Amino acid sequence: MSQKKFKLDSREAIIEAAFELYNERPSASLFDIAARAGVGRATLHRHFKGREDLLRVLARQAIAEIDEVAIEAFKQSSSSLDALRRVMAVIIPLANRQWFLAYEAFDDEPEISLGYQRQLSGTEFLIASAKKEGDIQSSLSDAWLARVFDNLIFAAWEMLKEEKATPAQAEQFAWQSFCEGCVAKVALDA
Amino acid sequence: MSQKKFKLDSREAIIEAAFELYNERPSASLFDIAARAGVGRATLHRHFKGREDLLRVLARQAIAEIDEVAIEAFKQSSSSLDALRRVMAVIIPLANRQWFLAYEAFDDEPEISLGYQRQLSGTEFLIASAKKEGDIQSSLSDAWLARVFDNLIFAAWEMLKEEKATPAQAEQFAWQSFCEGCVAKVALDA
DNA sequence: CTTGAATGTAGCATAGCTGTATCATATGAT
DNA sequence: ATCATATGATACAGCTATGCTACATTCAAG
Repeated sequence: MSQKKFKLDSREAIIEAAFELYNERPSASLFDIAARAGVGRATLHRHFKGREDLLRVLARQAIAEIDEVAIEAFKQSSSSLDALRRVMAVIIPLANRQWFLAYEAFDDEPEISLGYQRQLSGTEFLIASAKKEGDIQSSLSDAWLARVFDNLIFAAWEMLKEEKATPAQAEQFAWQSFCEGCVAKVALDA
Repeated sequence: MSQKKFKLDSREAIIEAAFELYNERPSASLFDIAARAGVGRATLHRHFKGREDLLRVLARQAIAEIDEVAIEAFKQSSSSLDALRRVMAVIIPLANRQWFLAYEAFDDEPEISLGYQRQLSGTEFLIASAKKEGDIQSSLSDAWLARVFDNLIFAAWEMLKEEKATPAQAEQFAWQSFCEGCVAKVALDA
C-alpha cells in the first residue's frame, strides 16, 4: 500500500498538489491539498505556517518559473515580435500554474505584487518595441494589446485543459489569432 | 437613517447585491450579500433557501438576460458577422453579471448547464455562418474562434471594470481585435 | 385603530476549516 | 542497536459561515 512511502520530498509534493487543486477548485481546503499530495495534514502544517504562507510560496515559485522561461525565450528572439511569439509559446504550458493566482490578493507582499506588475509591464514593453520596429502597426493601445495577449494565452490553456488541442496546436491558434484576428484568412508569421 | 426603508423589493436588491459582490469576491458570505443589499441576513434566508438556491437564481437570470439582448441583437443584424458584432456589443456591459458564474458548477442543474451550452453553441453557429457567408475566412476552427470571442469580451469587461475605457471604447477594442488581430493596421469592419 | 405581512435584531446549534499539540511509528544515518 | 528526523494519525479548541427560530418593529391595507 505504498509506492513512495517516505521521504520523496513532501514539500514539493504539497506544492505540486496545491498548484493542481487550486486551479481545479480555488476553495480547496488544506486537507484536500494534503490528501492530493499523499501526505497528512499535519505534514503540510509542518512545511507551511498556513494557507497564506502556502499561497506566498506558490506565487513566488510561479513568478520565478515564468521569469525563467520568458527570459530564456527573450534571449533567443530575433525581434520584439519574435520575442512575443516565443514568450507566448513557453507560457502557455505553464498557465495552469499561474491563473488561479490572479484571483488572490497579495497586498502585503510587495515582492509578489511587483513581480506581477513587472511581468505585465514586460509584455507591454515588448508590444511597444514591436510597434517601434514596425512589426505591429495596430492602432490599439499597448495596454489593450497586452491584455489580449494574456487572454489568448488563457484561451489556449483552456483548450489544453479540455484536451481539445495539443500544445503545438494551442500555441499556433493563439499566435495566429493574435496576429491576424479571427476574420482574416492568410497567416502572417513564420 | 433610511433612504428606502421598507419594501422596495428586497428580493431584487439581494439578487443585485449578489451579482455585484460575487464578482468582486466570489467567497463573499451571505451576510456580506445581505449587508450590501441593505437587508438582514434572515430576510435573505426567507427569499432563498441558501447559497446554492441563490446561485441557481442568479445563473438562470444571467442566462435569461444574455438571451434577451443577444436575440434582440440578432434580429437587427444584417449578416452573421454583423450579428457577432452586435452580440459582442450588448454582452460586454452585461459581462459583470456573467463571469463569476463561469467558475461555479451546476452539475445537477441541466437547465443551467444546457443554457451555457446553448449560448456557446450560438456563438459557434454564428461564426460558422459568417464563414459560409464569406465574411470570416480564418483557417481557425469555429470552437477556437468562439473561445477567442468570449475571451475578448472578458478582456473588454476587465477594461471597463478598471475604468481604463468607456463602454464604447471597450467594444471597439474587442471587435477590432477580433477582426484584425493585434498586428494589422487597418480596421476592416463597418 | 386594527390587522397582517414583511422585516430587523438577536440568539443558538451545527458543520467545516484551521492552527496547534501529542504520540506512536517508520526511515535513514551512525 | 541507537538515535534524530520526518511522518501519520488523532485530538482539541477557535473561528466563521450557515440554517433556523423567536420576538419586536414597521409599514400598508382595511
